[in-house]
Amino acid sequence: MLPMNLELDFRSGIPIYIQLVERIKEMLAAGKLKPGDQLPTVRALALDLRVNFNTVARAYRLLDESGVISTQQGRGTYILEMPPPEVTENIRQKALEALTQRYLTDAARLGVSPEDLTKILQDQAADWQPGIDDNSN
Amino acid sequence: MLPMNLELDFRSGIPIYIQLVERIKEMLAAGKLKPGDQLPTVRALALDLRVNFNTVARAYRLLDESGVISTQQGRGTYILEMPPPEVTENIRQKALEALTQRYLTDAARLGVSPEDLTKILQDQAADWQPGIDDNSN
DNA sequence: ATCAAAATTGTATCATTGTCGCATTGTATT
DNA sequence: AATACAATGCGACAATGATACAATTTTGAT
Repeated sequence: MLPMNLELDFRSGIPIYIQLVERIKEMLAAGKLKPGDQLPTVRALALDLRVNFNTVARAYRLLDESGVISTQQGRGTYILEMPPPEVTENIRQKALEALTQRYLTDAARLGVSPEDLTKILQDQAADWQPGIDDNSN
Repeated sequence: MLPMNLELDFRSGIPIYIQLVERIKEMLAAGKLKPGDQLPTVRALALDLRVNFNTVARAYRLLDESGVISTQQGRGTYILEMPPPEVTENIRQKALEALTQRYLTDAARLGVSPEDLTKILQDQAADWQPGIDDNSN
């Protein structure tokens, strides 16, 4: 089962199940999830995220209804083989927007203004290489 | 749930919700409340104090806005973790770097170069306001 | 290989918790 | 007295949690 490095913001006021839907769509658009992949069970993911499994189930149901995943009682939930083609690019755009949105709000919580943030990004983007995901803290 | 030995003065002319904010801040300063502690539910505390639960909710909302507690619909309200000021700045820097790092790599996975990304950020930062995490899809 | 019991998975229903909009009350200002 | 405004109460609502249930797979005995 996939580890699902997912992070939630319990203070944002955005419902957990909405956050879950967004994150999973992002991961799909980003290729972190591929068609056929099995998602964690509602209970496993809920345990991992310290959330009630009904909340995860709700997110899965929404994703199922939008045709992104397939949830099957007694079996599990899987990424669909045909992530709606016309949707894919749409998802990519939205994912990118969401990514930026999250970046802005997270930074805002750290007390950084959008203006300063663009500078910071420029600096850090200058010496950036595809491989360096250090996270050494 | 904590017993919250709280006493209110209904004749003082000071609004209940203000008194509540003060008492809770005091208890926190006095160590009677610790980070992570769950406060009584708005209804439980309201019942205990013979007050309407909206009044308690109002006090909780103020405390939430000042970053003292975190209220989460459907879950409860909790005292926030508050790292000492010295470490805060250091943590802040590291968090900011990590944030930017994640932004860059995630975007790269979406096929966006650092250069394009800075443009995107600038655009989206232009019309950005603290509250708007729309999620309208 | 078969079949039934147990375990695992998602589903459904209801309780609990905080939020929101508006009504009511009380107090001060004119 | 009339009006305005802040504080509080009321009722409906959305998000999350708890519990029981149904569908499917897995396991184990025969």
